[in-house]
Amino acid sequence: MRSCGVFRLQQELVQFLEDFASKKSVFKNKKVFQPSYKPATILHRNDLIEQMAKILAPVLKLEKPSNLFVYGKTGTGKTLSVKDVAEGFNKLVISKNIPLKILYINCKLKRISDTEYRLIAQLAREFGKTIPPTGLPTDEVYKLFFNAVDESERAVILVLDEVDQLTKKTGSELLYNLTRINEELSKSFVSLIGISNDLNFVDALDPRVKSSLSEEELLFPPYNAVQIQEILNERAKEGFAKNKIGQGVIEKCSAYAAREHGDARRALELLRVSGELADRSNNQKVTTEHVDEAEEKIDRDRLLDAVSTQPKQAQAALYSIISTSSGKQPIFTGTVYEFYKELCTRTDLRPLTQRRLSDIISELDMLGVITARVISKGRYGRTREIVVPKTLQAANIRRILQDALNL
DNA sequence: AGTCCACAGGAAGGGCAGGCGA
DNA sequence: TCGCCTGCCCTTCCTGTGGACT
Repeated sequence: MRSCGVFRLQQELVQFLEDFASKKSVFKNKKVFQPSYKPATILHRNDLIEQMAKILAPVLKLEKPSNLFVYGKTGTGKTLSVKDVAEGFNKLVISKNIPLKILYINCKLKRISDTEYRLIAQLAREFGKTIPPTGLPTDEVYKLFFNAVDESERAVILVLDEVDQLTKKTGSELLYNLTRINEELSKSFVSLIGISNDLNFVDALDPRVKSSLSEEELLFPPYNAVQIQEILNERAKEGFAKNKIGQGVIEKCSAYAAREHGDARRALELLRVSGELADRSNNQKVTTEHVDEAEEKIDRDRLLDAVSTQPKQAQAALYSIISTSSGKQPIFTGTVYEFYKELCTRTDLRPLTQRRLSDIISELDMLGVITARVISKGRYGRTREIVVPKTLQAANIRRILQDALNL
């Protein structure tokens, strides 16, 4: 009996896969919509790319260019443009045999470059050194890196993407050390390019680092709706099959993205998910309804994903918050902690201190799951006012957390 | 003007896992 | 195996604070 059931299931699966494979997709080349995809031409960024190339040009004569700081909100083409310039230089490096090495590091990548040690170790590895993931003293790793760079006469351009994430976690010590690197080198030199989403990042820096890192600055302004539309049109031509995009779809995607500070990445994601939804519902064309649906789906998925990948303690904290919040009245740290302690005894979870829970609450706030702001209730103390946003699908999230916490 | 609440949030340090060389 | 190093998560201890109340 059982094997018969399995057989039927398998048959259905094969049928499904066959259908899927033979089904016409609205996409022609989906890769076009990946964030890492580099289009042949980068629209609306010519000036900035040119400026960047000019700033870095001395490197071709083995003169040290100024350090450069690139900033602008997410999806304004910073990384893309820097990579484009780097590619241009790399072509020359090969054809003219220039001893130039351009390193790109994303400081946000977990477990690779989110601490001082890891980042420097990663850099040293780029120069062919083997560094253990942990174990060595940090100054030892610095030494290894410096020696590796200085092995021969050469120029190095170090691109630190999302550099603001780095100082958030490790302080500005690392950046300070990097800006001083040339004092340790005799044969080579290193120029830094910092990329940041945080517009106030430089101002918050240690003045010594600030003056050094931002010898030159480039601001990437947000795209406007028309520009995003052109970018989407360009990608859609490559990514979608002919006549698969309905009236107003591109316009709607651009409008949504422009509303959120001109984020082209988000616009592209929206377009891609709209296409996927059209495929899934067997539609021949992407419609504006798919865009609306996609917008909702993206938000939902992001949040649910963030919640389900949280550590147990953070999940317990969130569960406590959702459970104590009655909807209308805001709740406070103390109330949440009481519930949380009780929850811990129910679930055999080791209760953390209120101090720690307080940090977890502010982490959840930063994640965007809840809003928590510090308020004063006068005579009744100072605390955090925690609000579960109406848009949060509290019931859904509660269910996920119940599963995760075995409730 | 002073008090006092209920925390926020900084600093220091403990304990752990993971890795190294000797 | 041992001593030493790291990052990470956490506790303990502490000082700071906005504004209602007196």
